[in-house]
Amino acid sequence: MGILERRIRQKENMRTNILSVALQLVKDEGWQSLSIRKIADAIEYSVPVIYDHFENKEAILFELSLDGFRLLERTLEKNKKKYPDPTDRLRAHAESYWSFAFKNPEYYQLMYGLGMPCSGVGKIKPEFNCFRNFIGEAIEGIVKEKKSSDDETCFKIYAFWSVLHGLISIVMMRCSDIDDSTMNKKIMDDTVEAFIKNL
Amino acid sequence: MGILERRIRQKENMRTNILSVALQLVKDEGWQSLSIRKIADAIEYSVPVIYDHFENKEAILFELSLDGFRLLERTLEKNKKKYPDPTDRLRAHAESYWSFAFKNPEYYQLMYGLGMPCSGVGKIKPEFNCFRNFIGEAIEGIVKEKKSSDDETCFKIYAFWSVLHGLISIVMMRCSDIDDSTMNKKIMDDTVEAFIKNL
DNA sequence: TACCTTTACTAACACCGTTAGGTAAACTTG
DNA sequence: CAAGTTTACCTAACGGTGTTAGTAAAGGTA
Repeated sequence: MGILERRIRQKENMRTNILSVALQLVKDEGWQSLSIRKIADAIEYSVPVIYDHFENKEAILFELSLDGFRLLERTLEKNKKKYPDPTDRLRAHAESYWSFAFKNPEYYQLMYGLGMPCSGVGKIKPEFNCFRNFIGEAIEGIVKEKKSSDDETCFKIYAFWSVLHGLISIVMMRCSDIDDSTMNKKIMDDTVEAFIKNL
Repeated sequence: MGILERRIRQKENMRTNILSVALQLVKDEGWQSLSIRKIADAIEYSVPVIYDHFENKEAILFELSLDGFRLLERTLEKNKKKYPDPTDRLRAHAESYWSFAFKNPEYYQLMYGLGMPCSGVGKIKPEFNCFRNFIGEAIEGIVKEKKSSDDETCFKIYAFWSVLHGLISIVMMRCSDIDDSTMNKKIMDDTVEAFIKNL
């Protein structure tokens, strides 16, 4: 009785097809111009078919942002295995975060609400805290012999995350408005080093 | 011959009326739901009238974002006069930046492209660099006896700006996704102090 | 008064997200 | 195999968006 399974598989295929087509459209034309009708066109089905697989456009964006978080998590996981020294690990996490953002700007923008509404605000807690947890683990590893208070560690984690996210956001959204060509990855590397030195 | 002047005055009034009505609509309902038709409704004129005063919707958003930058600049200017000590001044700038963001979230979101496309990218250099220049002046005042290189000073400026912008962005966009109630102004205050100590 | 410029309007175009309703094919059951 | 049911898919519409062409009226000028 493989009939039901084939149907489920077909339904699954349609779903992933919609998502991959949507992502491609976004990569080509940006979030602004993504529309249900364009997705329908690209998958060569009529518009209402999409609503058989997703509740609405927001649900598609939400699913794509989850993909983004998962993709980021995979690289951070690799760092965790590759770098036993917490300082090296923290450097690697920062590097991965930065390069994830600029290799996948569509994902980063969707995940952090740059240039478009965040999707799934409030429903996405574990994924959203993923990066914070990875750098938190590394920072705790670095400062553990310094007997810092939990509060101190906590704000160091947020400070680290924030400086990365802030740099990325400014460069990504307003790069052409900054009259300073040194606003690039070197700024981040230097900032990360200064941060580590003062942990 | 006050006729021409009255007309210019009336045209000016209409323009500012459109802008203030648009800002009010945004404060009430958010950027997402702002539309030309709602503006037309609120000023009690038909839609095309708006296009006599602004090229398109983007131009209205651009003008509003300029208002935002000007409002921020005024508070920073006050700090410059009030605090002769550069360290106090830097603290005050950070405080002003944070409180500007959360007292005027609509402006901040528009200025930095949070949750909606930035308007006027590339046309807004001087205004956009305003905050960087204010904190740059203060930081240079603090580190001047330490004979830091220009590069070092420059990346400290961006690091300071980034950590503020990053914190604000995360709290503003994803506050409900952070499972940590300590993510608040105290984090910023502590981070600012740590930053100043290590300048 | 005749003319011209400005002001404002209605109505349309081409999109958008979303959904109601219908048809024809595919499958299930007797 | 025939009848009934479920599924897949479509067309067409609703109400919304930004934008603009064309037009009528009002105001000022000669």
